[in-house]
Amino acid sequence: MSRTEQNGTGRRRPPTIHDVAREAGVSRGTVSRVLNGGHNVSPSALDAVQSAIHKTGYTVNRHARSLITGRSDSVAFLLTEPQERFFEDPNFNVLLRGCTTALAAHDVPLLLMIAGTEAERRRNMRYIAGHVDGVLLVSSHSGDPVAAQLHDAGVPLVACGKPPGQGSKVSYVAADDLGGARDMVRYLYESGRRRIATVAGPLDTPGGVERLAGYRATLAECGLPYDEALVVPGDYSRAGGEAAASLLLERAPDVDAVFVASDLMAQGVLTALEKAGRRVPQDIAVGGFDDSPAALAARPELTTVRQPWDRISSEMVRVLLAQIGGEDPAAVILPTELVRRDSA
Amino acid sequence: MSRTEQNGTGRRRPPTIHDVAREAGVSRGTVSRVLNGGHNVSPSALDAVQSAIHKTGYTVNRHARSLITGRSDSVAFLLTEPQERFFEDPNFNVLLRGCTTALAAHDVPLLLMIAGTEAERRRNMRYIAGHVDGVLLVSSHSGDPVAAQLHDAGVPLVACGKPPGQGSKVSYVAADDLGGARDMVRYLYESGRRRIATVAGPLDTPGGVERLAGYRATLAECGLPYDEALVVPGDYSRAGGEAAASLLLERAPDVDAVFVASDLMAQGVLTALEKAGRRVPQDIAVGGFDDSPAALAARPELTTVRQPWDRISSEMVRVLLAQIGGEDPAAVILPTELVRRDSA
DNA sequence: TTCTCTACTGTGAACGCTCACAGCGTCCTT
DNA sequence: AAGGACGCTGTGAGCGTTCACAGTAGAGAA
Repeated sequence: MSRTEQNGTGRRRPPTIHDVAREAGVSRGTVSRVLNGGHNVSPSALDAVQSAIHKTGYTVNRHARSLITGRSDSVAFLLTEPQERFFEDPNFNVLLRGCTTALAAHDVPLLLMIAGTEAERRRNMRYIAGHVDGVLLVSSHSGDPVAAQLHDAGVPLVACGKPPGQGSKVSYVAADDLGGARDMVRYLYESGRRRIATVAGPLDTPGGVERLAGYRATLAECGLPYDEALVVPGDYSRAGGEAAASLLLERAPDVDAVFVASDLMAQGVLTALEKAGRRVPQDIAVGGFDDSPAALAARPELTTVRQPWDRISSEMVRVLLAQIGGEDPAAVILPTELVRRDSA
Repeated sequence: MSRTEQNGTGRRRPPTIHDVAREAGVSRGTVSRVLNGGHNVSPSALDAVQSAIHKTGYTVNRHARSLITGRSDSVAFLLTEPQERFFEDPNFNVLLRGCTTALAAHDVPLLLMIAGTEAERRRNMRYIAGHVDGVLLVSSHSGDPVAAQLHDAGVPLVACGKPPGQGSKVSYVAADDLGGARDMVRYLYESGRRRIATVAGPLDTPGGVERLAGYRATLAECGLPYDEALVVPGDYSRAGGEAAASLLLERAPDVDAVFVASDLMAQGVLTALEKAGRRVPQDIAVGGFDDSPAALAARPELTTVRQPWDRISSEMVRVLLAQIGGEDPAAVILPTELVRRDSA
């Protein structure tokens, strides 16, 4: 049985560009041109090819295309987190979902890669070079060499949040952490609070650093002293927030407000405060950061700073695709928004 | 400048199987055999090839391989949810992460696809056939035709949870919803509760149906009457749980326990109970389902039924890969575990 | 008319791999 | 001693595309 007759029984061979060409009465070349923008194709040929594509149910074989173009038309979403943190963090969902759908609109599939361990990191790096056109990088700790490695390998790359110590070489998209922290601290001040503490994020993450800087700067602007006893570092986890708040109450029982660098930690803070018998917001105001679902789950509901996650993801995709298309790296900083609820 | 000399400046051409063959002093065929299991290769040749691979830093070009084998050595994680539900749901994270790492161990990349809208669904279906070796399907509503379509298209497939109305044709991995519900209801009964209500999951999802069935069966086993007033359907969302609990309190103010079909809904139930001035667990015991992070975030912390998400994901991957390898579809049901905390 | 330019079209040669096949020796069987 | 059988090896073909090139026809300019 000849190949072209192989229908009926058995797995039907998917139609190729040849089949379309034959059906349309043109050559492979013309079909290929139609597939790639339709330039230099006569209207009649274009028509014939398009209906032939429709009739045969043709889909390009991306492997064959990639083999010759060297592109894969796919990008990786690379998560490098030693901790389970990002998976506990609801923000992550929104980011991942946003990136996936934004990419889907461009017909670019997303490969999810997780590099928790060193072995996974190596495996992923090996895969990325040559199999993926670009990388959406979600990483944070400054010890993480992955951004530098990717950049050195010449892989188009955009990070979520400013990668520490990368100068202006690598693209990133971030929320205005500093501005958001400033808004929150100013809001606490304007509500009459004068002993404003903070549970900071990890100081090896840009978000942690920037939000702390915003806190400190705003204190100065408001004429409040900077008291080291009021600054407790956290790790973005619920448990970490609870521990930090206990420590804080011990060190400075007179605090009347606390700006917490993430909603998840703020939940922990709320728990500690409840255990200590402090009323929120009457005794102590609590301000979070992120406006994640955790903010609504908290009791009382959290006053927080909204990160524009949907815009962050769509901007990451936009910048990455532009870069794959040859444009220069870019940094995008998106504004945050103060969301008032019940905790402050 | 000849191609092979193209080093130094510019983007270096990645090494091919030819380079490795030359380096090792063997033919392409031998290198290929080493790459694919090393059968029928002499020890000395194997050695030479392996060190040549190491020396050149060679990685197979999967596009070239896929072009000829017809396989892509990748699988899709397909999420078909009209709602944002699964992304609000922390379980989803665990599942996705588990699948990703389990696949990574087999060197199989995971493509994340989300089919919220009909257009997305079509796009994804078109992509899947021919570009992916199998599909991990996370879908739930019985109206969803995607499982049947994929099955008809001959795409290896394993669903998370029993796909409604598919007979035994499609593989799935699920927690023992019925047994879990039974454990919880029996536990409530044995703690002395006699007016046990339930906030069910959506009844067009297998989980919703099974948990309700478990509730009902256990009531019978315990000699308790089945009272329709005590059964309120929910939608797996926090808000839905809150609404359901309000309705329940109105319809049956004398309930002393409620089995809620998800932790997220249980959070909502807790909120409603708090607003109504009922103490948990003194006045009303609340039992959840999932043991998601929400269970720990809830106040009081939820007594719940743990779904073995890590095992679910690893089993899904195992079954899918087996099926891609030619084995028959399989159904796997994994045991749950009762987790006692403060709410019951 | 003739020439050039442009728009369109078809063709061969890759891309890097796997697969089937054929050609070796070497060892075991008869 | 001849005949497999087997382990190992190299070679050619081809997977479905894109790309560069060459060629054709028609329009406009000289």
